[in-house]
Amino acid sequence: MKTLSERQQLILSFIEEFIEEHDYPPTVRDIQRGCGISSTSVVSYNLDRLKDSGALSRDSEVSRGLKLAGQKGGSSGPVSIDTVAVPLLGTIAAGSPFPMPENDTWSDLTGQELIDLPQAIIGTGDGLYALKVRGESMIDALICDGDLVIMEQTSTVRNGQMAAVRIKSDNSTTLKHYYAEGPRTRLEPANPLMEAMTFNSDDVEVLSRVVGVWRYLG
Amino acid sequence: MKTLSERQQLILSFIEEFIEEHDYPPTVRDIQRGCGISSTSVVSYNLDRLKDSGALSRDSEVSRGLKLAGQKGGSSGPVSIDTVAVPLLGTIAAGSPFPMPENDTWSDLTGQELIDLPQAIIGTGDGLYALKVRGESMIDALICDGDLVIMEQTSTVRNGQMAAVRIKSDNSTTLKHYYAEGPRTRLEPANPLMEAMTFNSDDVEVLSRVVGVWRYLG
DNA sequence: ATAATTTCCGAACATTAGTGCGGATATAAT
DNA sequence: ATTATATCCGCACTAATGTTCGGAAATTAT
Repeated sequence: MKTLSERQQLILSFIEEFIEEHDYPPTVRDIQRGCGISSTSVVSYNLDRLKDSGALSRDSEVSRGLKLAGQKGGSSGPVSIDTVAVPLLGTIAAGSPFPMPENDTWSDLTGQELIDLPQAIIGTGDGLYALKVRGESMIDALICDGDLVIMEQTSTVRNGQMAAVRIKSDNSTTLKHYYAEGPRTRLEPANPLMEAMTFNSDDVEVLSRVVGVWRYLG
Repeated sequence: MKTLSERQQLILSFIEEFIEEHDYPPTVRDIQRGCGISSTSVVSYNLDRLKDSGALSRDSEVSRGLKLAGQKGGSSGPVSIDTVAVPLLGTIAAGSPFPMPENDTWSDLTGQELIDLPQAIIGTGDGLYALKVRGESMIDALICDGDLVIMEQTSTVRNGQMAAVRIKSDNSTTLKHYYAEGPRTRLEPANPLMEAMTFNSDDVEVLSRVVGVWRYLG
């Protein structure tokens, strides 16, 4: 592909900024003024070149009939993609009961705080919710104060996946890697330096699967 | 506020669909045809009413000078918001030299793998890049194999922030919370169970700031 | 019913805006 | 140098597009 001339790059970036500001594309003459070009025909000429190079598409004889190639919401550099919103249900702290989405909770999500996550890494977002971690009680799971844990409500996880599990006899809840091994179930901390523990499978209840952890240190 | 007439609602939804399809707003005559209205003046009239009601804004004497009020996002269900793309520069493993963005690297990001992150939690994304963690060498920083570390290239961090720091005398690089204390600099692991260490400030070089950590266990 | 207000109509009008064309300049290839 | 190619320039032309205006029709208020 041919490289874009300096003027063409200037035009391109001007179009981006213009759309950013007005929400509709510029006219040929807008571009002319904005880029200090002497003639509208030069703008038209370069728009055609940009079209040839695939940088934008152009509807003939249509005012402002421009569409940036990488468009779908906004500018170029920082790409804009779809994300899904996940409700932030609450916080987990040591000892506190593990928050779970309830039937009514799901239908009553209006006004809930929502966390946006990229669809590409999260999927559809069905059944997902988020919890904010309070305190250092989950260091063993390599999760610290302030982390955001993304969970999927499910009672079945595959071996090796991390899940929120409740030990019935203890009435405690932790995040561990889950390994069902027949009558016994092994729970393994994410930290490989820590030791695993095994329980009677009856004694272990899977509450949710851990889909991801987001730690923001901005 | 007055309720919108049937025709005004029709016009409004037509504008939405038109933008969805073309990425630029319709002309008065586009609306006229699309909504089966006999005169352009009627369209103009109702656009003014819609403007009065705040449903849209209108730039006078500008073709396609329309902007929907609720615009900046689009559809309903899964909310769509802006995200920024961050280049995935490489991996970090124990002992391996710490990957850093180089001058040429930044300009040559075409074709680089990009990670999308929500703008709301990341900011503009300027100077950000991502590294994939290999191995368990960063357990002390509560970071494990497979984690994605989001970094900002900077040589100055505030006390308490987490950074990639190089110990010159060791020629080693680690992720630690950074505390400059005059001639000495204290480096504190994220894991509060681990002990901090102090060095001569001359011996410590800040390479990048850790902005976030993303762990995906899908 | 009557008046007031809103909405609609059709047609003309005035800008706005995309396109075409001859020729001038620059840039690259031979 | 000389030819080819790509850009640029200014201007004119035409199509696209927003606006205006008198009056009709519909709706609402009194």
